[in-house]
Amino acid sequence: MEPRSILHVDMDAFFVAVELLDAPELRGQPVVVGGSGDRGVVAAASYEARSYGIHSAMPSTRARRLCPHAVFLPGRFGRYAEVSEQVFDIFRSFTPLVEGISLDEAFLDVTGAQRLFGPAPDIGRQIRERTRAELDLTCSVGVAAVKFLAKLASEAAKPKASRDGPVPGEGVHVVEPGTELAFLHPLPVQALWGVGPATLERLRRLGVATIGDLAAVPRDTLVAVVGKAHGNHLHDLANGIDPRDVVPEQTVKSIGHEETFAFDHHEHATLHKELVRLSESVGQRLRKAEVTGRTVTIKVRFHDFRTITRSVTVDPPIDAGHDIARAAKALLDKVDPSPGVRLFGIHVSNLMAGAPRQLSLEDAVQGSWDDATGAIDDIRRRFGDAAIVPASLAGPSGIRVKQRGDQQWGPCPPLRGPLGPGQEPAP
DNA sequence: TCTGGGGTCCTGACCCTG
DNA sequence: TCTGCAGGGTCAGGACCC
Repeated sequence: MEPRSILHVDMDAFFVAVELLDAPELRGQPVVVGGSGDRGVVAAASYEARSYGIHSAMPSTRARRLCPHAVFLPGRFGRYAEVSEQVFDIFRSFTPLVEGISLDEAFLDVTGAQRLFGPAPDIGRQIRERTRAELDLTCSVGVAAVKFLAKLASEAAKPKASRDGPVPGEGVHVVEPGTELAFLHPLPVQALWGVGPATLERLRRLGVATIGDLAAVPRDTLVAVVGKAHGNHLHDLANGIDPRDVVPEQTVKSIGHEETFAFDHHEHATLHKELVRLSESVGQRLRKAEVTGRTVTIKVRFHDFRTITRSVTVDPPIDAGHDIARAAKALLDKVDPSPGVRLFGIHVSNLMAGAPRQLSLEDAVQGSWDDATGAIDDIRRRFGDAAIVPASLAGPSGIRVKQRGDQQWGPCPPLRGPLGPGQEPAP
């Protein structure tokens, strides 16, 4: 079998780079994109900001302390998605085998594209040249025969932050056949996809620090320490084995929304409003994706960060906001919110495409909800999300159905001090 | 020094059924 | 009818990714 040529393309500080397209006067400055409130986190930082130790997923409050003069921007998910489409169009002009990992990252299988565009490293360079020329954006490219090595190679090709400012990267890094283990084994074990804080701690107890150390651990030992699936997977990766294909079309397995509140909620009444709002938006996305789901899960994170999930499986599968809300409400009613709820989420899983909906007796009495939800979706498409909302959300407060990308990186800055138990934010 | 949001996958406990 | 077992579904939680 012909060896494959996989590219991993990763846009450099993508969200920040898009902001700089629209505000070029910020170039060269420390720029941070993310949630700006007390409970927000950093989504992306310019290499200038990274020189101060700021990195993604860091609490915004800490980022502010590290670099008070940085420019903090709230983030515009829709705009990033728009530019991401243009970036992916460039990727797809080289090969249809493009697997998106996120808005700014993708695997490309260019095995068959080399006849047309030249060797894989050349394709990587062409992609870099085109994203720069057509979109004024830079990216880093890793080239290897398997996915995870291509991913690690793109990391090696990236610019680096230093005390003296950004240091340009190699741009394209190639892991030549036969050099895989020499590239891989000196890297720290946490560089592997699948080694997070918990696994790292377990491996550390085994005396494993590098991927080379990991490769020397017997498979059975690894399985005993981190579990069957994870152990086998890590053992393969440490030895350069990764049979996963580039899969252009991934089927969605669950759809959900969750939200961290600027203030903790202590009462069912206010949480129910959030529940209806989140259910509406999840339903809207299910219908847009033309799927229905059977399992409704609520997620509650308390003041002390203790997190619980409660789920229920319903039949027939559902896609309407009021059905999701009904199932979620039954679950929420069994949870005591009095300690203070900082996050609430609703997810629908067990998805099936276009599964037939069976009307319940209640629905039949009220008329077909399919017709109603379809009409609601139409109205929102034409007049905006605030045009039509469930009765429990209607009123002067103007709460609208949550959209994906709203409050992506934490709640907006609080307008006043924290609330005590029994108090709820006024509308 | 406090920890977002949208996902996927895995594991273990428990229950039901044959 | 009871017991033991295997397998599947459900539920809850954890870990990880970007």
